[in-house]
Amino acid sequence: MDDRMGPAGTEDVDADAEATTAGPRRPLDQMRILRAAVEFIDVNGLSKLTMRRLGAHLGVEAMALYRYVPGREQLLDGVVEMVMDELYETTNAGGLSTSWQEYLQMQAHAVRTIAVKHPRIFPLVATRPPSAPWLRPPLRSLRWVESFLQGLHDYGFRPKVSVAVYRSFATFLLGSLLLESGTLEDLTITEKVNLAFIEDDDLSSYPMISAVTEELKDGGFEVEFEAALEDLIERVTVMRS
Amino acid sequence: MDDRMGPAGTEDVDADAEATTAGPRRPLDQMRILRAAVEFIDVNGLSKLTMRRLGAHLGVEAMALYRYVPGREQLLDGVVEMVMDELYETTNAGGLSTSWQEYLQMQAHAVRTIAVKHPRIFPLVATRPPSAPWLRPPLRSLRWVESFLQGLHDYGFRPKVSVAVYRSFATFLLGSLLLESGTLEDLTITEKVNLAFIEDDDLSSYPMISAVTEELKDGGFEVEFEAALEDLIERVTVMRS
DNA sequence: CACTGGAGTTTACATTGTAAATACCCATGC
DNA sequence: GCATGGGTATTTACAATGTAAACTCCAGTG
Repeated sequence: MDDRMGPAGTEDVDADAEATTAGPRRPLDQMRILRAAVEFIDVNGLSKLTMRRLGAHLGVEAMALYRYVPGREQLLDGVVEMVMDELYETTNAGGLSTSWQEYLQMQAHAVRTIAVKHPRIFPLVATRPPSAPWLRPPLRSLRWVESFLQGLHDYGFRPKVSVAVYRSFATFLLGSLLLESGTLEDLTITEKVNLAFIEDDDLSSYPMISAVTEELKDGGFEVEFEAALEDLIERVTVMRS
Repeated sequence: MDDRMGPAGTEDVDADAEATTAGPRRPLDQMRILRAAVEFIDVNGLSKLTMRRLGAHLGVEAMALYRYVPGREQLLDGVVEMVMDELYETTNAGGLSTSWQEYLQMQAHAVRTIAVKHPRIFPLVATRPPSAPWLRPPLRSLRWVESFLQGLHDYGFRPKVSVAVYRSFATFLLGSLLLESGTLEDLTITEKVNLAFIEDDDLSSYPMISAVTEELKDGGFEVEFEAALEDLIERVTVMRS
């Protein structure tokens, strides 16, 4: 991926059609590997992803992957980048906005879509060490940041304000979506119960919590997200002054 | 940690004085192990923490740890809990507040203090699967949540509002602090450079970014944190209505 | 045909988490 | 004194992992 590629490579047509039961043995390539990794984590969770298993998933021995990927850590970086590129596509597909408010809304929803679609991957997106110190998670793509800043510029934001907005925006998305994806993941699996060590959730000794258990349980993430987003936009309005 | 303990146990005096070069061989216990783990991660990073190395750090073989801790995963849960207990102490030490605004400020700053003190651990705090679905990171302690809700109650918040505030508060802290701690970690080490794969940060093709590199670099986390906090409080004011 | 270079495999090894068996030690029975 | 026993730490062992190095296989070129 040194040579950045749009949707053009050795395989434009026939996208996403490799099954676990190997097809006619198309030769490996980086994209195939990354896509397989994304899919694998989505299904089995990050902790189950090993080079050997990913290899098997692609009908190949583990070591074959190393010709296309420097190592596991970098593979994970690639996964993050891959997922965020999904975002980039979503975003640009969404038609033009008529106001900066709409623009921010669209961007926020696009990121949330990703987070909801890949709850097992999103924590990775959020915690991987940033490749540049000012590339704040979850917005890790230079291309994305560039286009975002451009967008703000087009709506008349001055550079300094744009940066501030970018920061608030990133913080907001990170907080909301990391929480939501964490919960989503939970619902899916429940891999290994950690109770009984350190934490015996005996609510009886926590009266305030018991009193509102119902409200606490209820996800309501979407509502909360929208509310916080509205609020952020409000805040940006002030920044613009 | 089933029997929760304040500062009282086999060792009240002489706190934190175990060096790598074993002392007179005090017998192991869970607290010692957890504290050692926290310290170890602070210094060497999570990825370097192995049972063997932690053992060595305590002057003991790896397997000795298993008498006090079920396994590595649970050890990490314990680390999180340990760090968050630090928060609990900080918070209660801080004297009483005279308004709910002050109260929220104090809590927020307490959490931030932790995040800044343990940047390598905070991502763990943020991403570990929650032991209860409504225990939102980074506020993972039942005790803490209970006391927080109690606090709000004392300032006249109605239950439903308290829950909403708790959520917004958690989201805000998670976003801000995860970003900040991520950056802090970066400055400390730089363990393994991931450049040259997927990401050759050649700014020349990103004009908007280049134009504001300076502003982007500059941390300014504290300022941003305070601003966002003010804003949250503003928002809570509205919620209270 | 021999040959060369790339794609995938085999083999190998150090490191990890952890189970099971063992050795150690100190306090109590006589 | 010595046996004994219960808890604490060590030893040994093993399967799983990431990855280096050598190897096999084969298509395409001279």
